[in-house]
Amino acid sequence: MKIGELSRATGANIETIRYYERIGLLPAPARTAANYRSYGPAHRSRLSFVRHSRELGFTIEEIRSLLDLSDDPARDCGEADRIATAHLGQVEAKIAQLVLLRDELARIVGRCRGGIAADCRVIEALGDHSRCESQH
Amino acid sequence: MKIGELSRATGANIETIRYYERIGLLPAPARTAANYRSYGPAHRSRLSFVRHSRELGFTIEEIRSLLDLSDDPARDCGEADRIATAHLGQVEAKIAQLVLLRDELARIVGRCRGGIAADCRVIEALGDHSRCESQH
DNA sequence: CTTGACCCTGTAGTTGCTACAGGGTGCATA
DNA sequence: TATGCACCCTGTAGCAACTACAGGGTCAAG
Ligand SMILES: [Zn+2]
Ligand SMILES: [Zn+2]
Ligand SMILES: [Zn+2]
Ligand SMILES: [Zn+2]
Repeated sequence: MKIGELSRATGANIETIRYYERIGLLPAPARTAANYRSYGPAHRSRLSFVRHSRELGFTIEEIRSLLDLSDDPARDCGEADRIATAHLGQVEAKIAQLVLLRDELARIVGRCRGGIAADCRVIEALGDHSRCESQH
Repeated sequence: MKIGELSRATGANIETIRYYERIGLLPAPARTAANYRSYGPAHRSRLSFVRHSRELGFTIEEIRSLLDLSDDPARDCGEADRIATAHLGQVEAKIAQLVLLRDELARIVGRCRGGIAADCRVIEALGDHSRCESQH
């Protein structure tokens, strides 16, 4: 299959597929006589793995480690679990931080009563963290 | 005050301060005889505004609009309110998305029972979105 | 008189793509 | 046969918001 078909099959953008090849995340495929990339089912499933992992927020380097692991099926899967658990922890930390942020923003936004910029509580609050009720 | 003092006073990195000047977010300050940047209280409060807004997740372009507004105190503050409200909406959307992600990751991580990579449910789940219970 | 802490400019790197520019290929239609 | 169009190629530059040098200048203390 050509790159356009692979793109439609996996939802990955064509430029992104070439990018993954360039950084060594996907192996360089065979070429046709016209120098077009020619992919098989193994490329397709590897790319699906990459895209799905990206959608779940894993970084390219984490995905590289996960792929190394699945390329060597005899290895212990502890590292995969460790990477996924660490990532889950990061997502939870990010959520906690965004919740603080949201609450602070909601307080700030709620203070505007309209009028001129000189009297605006939103602008005032943005200039002075000591009015905040949380850390961020 | 010199750039190092301003940096300590606001928590902004020195390189970041020069970067803000370069992109026109902070005005170019006066220079000493030795060509050192020399800042006053107005610079300091403007930079505090910028850093605080960045900590609250506003983009540079949003901050530019907010600064324009506070530079012109007679203007109506409706736009500041609009920017902050829109940003609050984005934070809420991001939280909702991360919560879905977290739940999916927790499901995936919980499936690993140890063993070899070939049998790992984590690696399997990463390769196949149809095993997911939510969109992302 | 030299050491160390500062400051300067300009450029390149980071992450994960995305968007061209400027070309080649392959097939259907007028 | 021409020609239009969709598709493919390489290589480079751009995005956000910084951060990290390299290679220099300035200044006060010991
Ligand atoms: Zn207001
Ligand atoms: Zn604050
Ligand atoms: Zn496992
Ligand atoms: Zn999924």
